[in-house]
Amino acid sequence: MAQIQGIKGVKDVLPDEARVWQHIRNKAREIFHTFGYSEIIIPVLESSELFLRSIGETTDIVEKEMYLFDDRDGKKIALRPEGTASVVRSFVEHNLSHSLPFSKLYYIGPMFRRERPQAGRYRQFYQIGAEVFGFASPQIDAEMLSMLDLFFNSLNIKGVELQVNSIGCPICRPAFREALRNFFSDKLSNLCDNCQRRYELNPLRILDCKSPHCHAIAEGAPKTLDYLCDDCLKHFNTLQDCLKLAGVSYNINQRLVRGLDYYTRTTFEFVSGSLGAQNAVAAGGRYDSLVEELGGPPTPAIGFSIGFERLFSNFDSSSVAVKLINVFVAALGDKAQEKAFQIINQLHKKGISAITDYDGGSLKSQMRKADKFDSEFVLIIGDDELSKGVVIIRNMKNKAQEEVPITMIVEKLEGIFKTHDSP
RNA sequence: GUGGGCGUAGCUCAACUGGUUAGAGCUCUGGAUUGUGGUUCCAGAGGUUGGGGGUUCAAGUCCCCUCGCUCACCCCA
Repeated sequence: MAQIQGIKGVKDVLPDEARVWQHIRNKAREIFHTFGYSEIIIPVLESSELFLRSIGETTDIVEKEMYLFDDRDGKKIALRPEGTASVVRSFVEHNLSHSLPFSKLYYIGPMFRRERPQAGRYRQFYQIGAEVFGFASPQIDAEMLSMLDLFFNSLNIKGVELQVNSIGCPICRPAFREALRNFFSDKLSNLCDNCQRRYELNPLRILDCKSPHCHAIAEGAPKTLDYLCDDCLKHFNTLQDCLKLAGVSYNINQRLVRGLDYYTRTTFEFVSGSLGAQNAVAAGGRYDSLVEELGGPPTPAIGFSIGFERLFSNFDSSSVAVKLINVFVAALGDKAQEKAFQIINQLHKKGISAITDYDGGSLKSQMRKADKFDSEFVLIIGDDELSKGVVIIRNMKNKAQEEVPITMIVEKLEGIFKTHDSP
């Protein structure tokens, strides 16, 4: 009972699964690079103030979900709950706007929020995110959505639907907010407790309440798109035109209001039907004033993040090939094991994956282990072979085996794998 | 933070209304030619039934506490 366990909401990703994670990450990198994105590696630790100022002081994330602690010198530190704030901070801190006309950045890494775990939600979870700084045009919005669409298609992810909306800008949103307040003012007592609170704090959020009751009441509520100012409306219409040009299918969801304070205009989510309550695989939006709010020059920006675990659970892992071990060396006896040690050492230097069983054991058991590791070839070295100066090389797929002089074996394998690898 | 469901072997599960030494499949280890794998056959290992307390002649089964997992709410990826 003195067993030490992992922390609640924090998962180990075991090798079989990690291999699939790697595959997905590689695919993301590959596709993002074709769109001109560069990776940015941002810290897991940030000063907690960064998140207060970006995400918003009254959001749940900063109010009750952040992992906070005092550093030894008393500074307030947080484990990052999301990536955008860090990327913006880095963009501003290093004056990236001066070195490039615009920036396309992506990141991959763990985020931390102390919520109660449930399906698709963890306290340490991974996000693949991207941000673009410097473009105000809705074309970049569409390009970004098209990139996500391509990414999901390339992973053969099925059943995700793109929902888009516009929540306006600081010019037109106040009017919409007021319209909502007016609409709900005489229905307040019929709303759930949460929505009554939202009425004061952020009436937009009443729109995406999950209570069927509130949902029904909100049916006749003012629509965000009816309240957009001319510029925001034009932005949204052009976005749709571009999505059509790019062949990206989407639905408008006027109830899609994002929770983070910094969003403006375009918001979007890729939702999956097979994820349970936490159904957003990816989400994001435009945030045209955040860079300036964090001390940078006025810079339009847009970004998204993908919930890695949610993406993973929509992914068919069986399509990822298992990586084989090239060579397993089965050695019988001390002298043979010494030889085995030397051989795999030489193979490693040639880039050929090779392992041996340092515990020895019967040939049968070593063969079984070779099989467990999906080894392509097995080298067998015993007393007979040592006295003849040869090793047996066995092809595990077709069972063909032959004797090769021990001095030639590395060269021989090198030849085999060289021709293997070339197309 | 709130509420529901569930904890039996490494994994997936069984054990009628409480009733003897808690079972099975898969996995694992060994054997079936003294040095040849994945199939098959045989054998073996593996559990203080999450932990603690209580009721009872008797608890995996009932009650309480606790820990953990899980789903949902809040919120969000």
